[in-house]
Amino acid sequence: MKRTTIVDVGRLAGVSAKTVSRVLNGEPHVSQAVKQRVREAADALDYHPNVFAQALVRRKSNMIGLIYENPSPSYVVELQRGVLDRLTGERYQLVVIPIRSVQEHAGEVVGMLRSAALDGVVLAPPASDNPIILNQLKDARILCARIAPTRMIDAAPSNLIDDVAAAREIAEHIIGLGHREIAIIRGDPTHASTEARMLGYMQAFYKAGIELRLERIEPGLFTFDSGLSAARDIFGRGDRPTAILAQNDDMAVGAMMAAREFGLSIPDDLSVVGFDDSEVSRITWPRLTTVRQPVFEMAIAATEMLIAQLEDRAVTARITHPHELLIRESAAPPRSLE
Amino acid sequence: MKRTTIVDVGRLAGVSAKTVSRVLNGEPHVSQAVKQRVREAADALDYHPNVFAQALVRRKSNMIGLIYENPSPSYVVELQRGVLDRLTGERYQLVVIPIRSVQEHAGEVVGMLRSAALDGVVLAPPASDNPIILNQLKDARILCARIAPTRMIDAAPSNLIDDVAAAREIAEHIIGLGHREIAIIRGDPTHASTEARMLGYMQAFYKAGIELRLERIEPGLFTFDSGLSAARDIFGRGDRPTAILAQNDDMAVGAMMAAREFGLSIPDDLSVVGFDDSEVSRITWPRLTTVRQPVFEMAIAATEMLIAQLEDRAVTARITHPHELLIRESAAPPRSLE
DNA sequence: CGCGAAACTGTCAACGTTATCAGCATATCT
DNA sequence: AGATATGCTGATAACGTTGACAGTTTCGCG
Repeated sequence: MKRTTIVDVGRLAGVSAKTVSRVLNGEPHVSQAVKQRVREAADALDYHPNVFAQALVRRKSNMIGLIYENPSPSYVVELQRGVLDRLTGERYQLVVIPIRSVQEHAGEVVGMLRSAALDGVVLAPPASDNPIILNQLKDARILCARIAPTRMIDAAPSNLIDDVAAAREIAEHIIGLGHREIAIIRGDPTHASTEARMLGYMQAFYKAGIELRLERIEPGLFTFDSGLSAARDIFGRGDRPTAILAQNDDMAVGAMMAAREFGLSIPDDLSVVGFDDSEVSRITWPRLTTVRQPVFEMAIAATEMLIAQLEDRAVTARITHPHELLIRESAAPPRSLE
Repeated sequence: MKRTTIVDVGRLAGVSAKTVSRVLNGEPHVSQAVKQRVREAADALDYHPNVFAQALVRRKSNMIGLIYENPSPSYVVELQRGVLDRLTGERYQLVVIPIRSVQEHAGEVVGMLRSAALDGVVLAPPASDNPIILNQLKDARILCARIAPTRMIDAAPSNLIDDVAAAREIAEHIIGLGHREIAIIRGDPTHASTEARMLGYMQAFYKAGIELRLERIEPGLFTFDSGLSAARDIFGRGDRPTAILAQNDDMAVGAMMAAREFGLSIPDDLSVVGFDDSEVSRITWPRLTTVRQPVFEMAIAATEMLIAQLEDRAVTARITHPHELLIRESAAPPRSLE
């Protein structure tokens, strides 16, 4: 069985292959009558251009990639939803490149991208912050747009939120409620925003004159399970805090689960806050006080930046997206103040 | 700037392009010495084959698609995770095809796939059940493997669970706890498993001699919000049930949220059960009694079936995956029996 | 009416790879 | 020894499309 080619369409319409190509690609210098005939012939033959022949001769694949390392399911879904949303109606395809550990395999990533012949990639954390990947992309001339990088902001188009300010604001909210004994569950140490959020918390503590003790800082990995076990460790020790700042919502929800295991009611015995405003923050009870990070919008904007580069349009180099403190039911004044 | 081609590698190694091709594709009839020289030359030049030229001449793209319609985020994540998991180490790329409404755009789907030049697709519900898509795929000679179809099981390789039995079992569990006043929140009517689960519930009701009243069946869409508003409707009416069977976990969690709005405590005032064992069922409190559907494993198996077809290996035509009733804390005997 | 410019259309050669076939050398069998 | 198979290698022609260029027609304007 032979595929129908552009030559077949041309034969049926009585024109050359080149003319068919011109019509189908919307190039000028084709008469209306010919346009019409070619369109009809293409429809009649149910012609679909061969994207590989196009890619070969145009040296452009029309495929873009999304690189992430699975931190939290809701984050990934939002991310991908944003990219796909911007891509509908465009001629680009999304290829998903799963990376187990960006940290460990940074050197191999660009090789994979080159093999996949992508025109460009949207980099989500932690790849968006990885200097090795950024440099290799530049060398391989693969375009990129970044989501939530914290370093080398001007190395490639970036979509940011002010992680430090957002973290400071939510910490100030907790302090404002009267909490002084506050534990922190950190995110994945390979994500740079972990440090940025840490810094924001510390600024708030410093301003309020609260000492942050080292044993109040618990490591985590941005997953529900890591939040659960971090909180268990916190509660297992004698000196129980009245509030927990978790660096994302999944870990905060894990901490809430641990609180129930220890018979602590939220927010009466313990306040818990998260970060991201991911779906889980809205479906648990009590609903989670958190900071909204507009992941969906950032993904759309990053994809737009990438497309703009691919089509040689002017590119916005940096967008700082607004964050927003969302006060819900998981945080309240500590019992001692009631 | 010119790309390094297979000819360049051949020149450096002192052999023909064809021989380089033979070495790189692991074909026989090449001497060890030549193999060695070619490998070194390819490394030295940092050669990556042009996948489009390969695809053009081989008439194979090495790209497969995943088609879903976004019902529940956790379901989609599991699905995609499964496909990617099976694909690691293979030479296939995953292209994500987002479809707004399979029901409405069934006719356009295959056109999109042909344009994308995919070798095959993994079909998730509701596309896996759509006869238009199935037929057009066959006409276009695009291979496929299906996840959770309910009709035309033998039309293409399928990964199933026994939806009817699973639904019956969870309904029997609720009935066994003593519930008689039971409401149902249905799933998206365009997904065939909605009907299958309905049937399972009804079998259990029939066996127990319980009459199912029409006003106890509430429509839903497999989303948290649809579950929330369905449950609000249920509670808003005078005649309140003691248990709710939701056709997936997201809707069940929505129903739990509505219950709290109405001051109902779970499971004391109301039992709620879901379906799927998605992540949300484990992170809410009380944790959701549900039926585990092994989505991840089904996605892996479907991808395996697709790869087997692509490589002309023997294909398992059908796998029925085990389901499992998971009894957690969201269902208990009704208060009247305590 | 003549002439340059613009509009339209076609020809040919790439793009980078692999399939096909042919050629030669060496090994194996009668 | 001659015939036959087998291992290794290269030349050539596709795969389906578009870029570069050239040729022809039509149009506008003095």
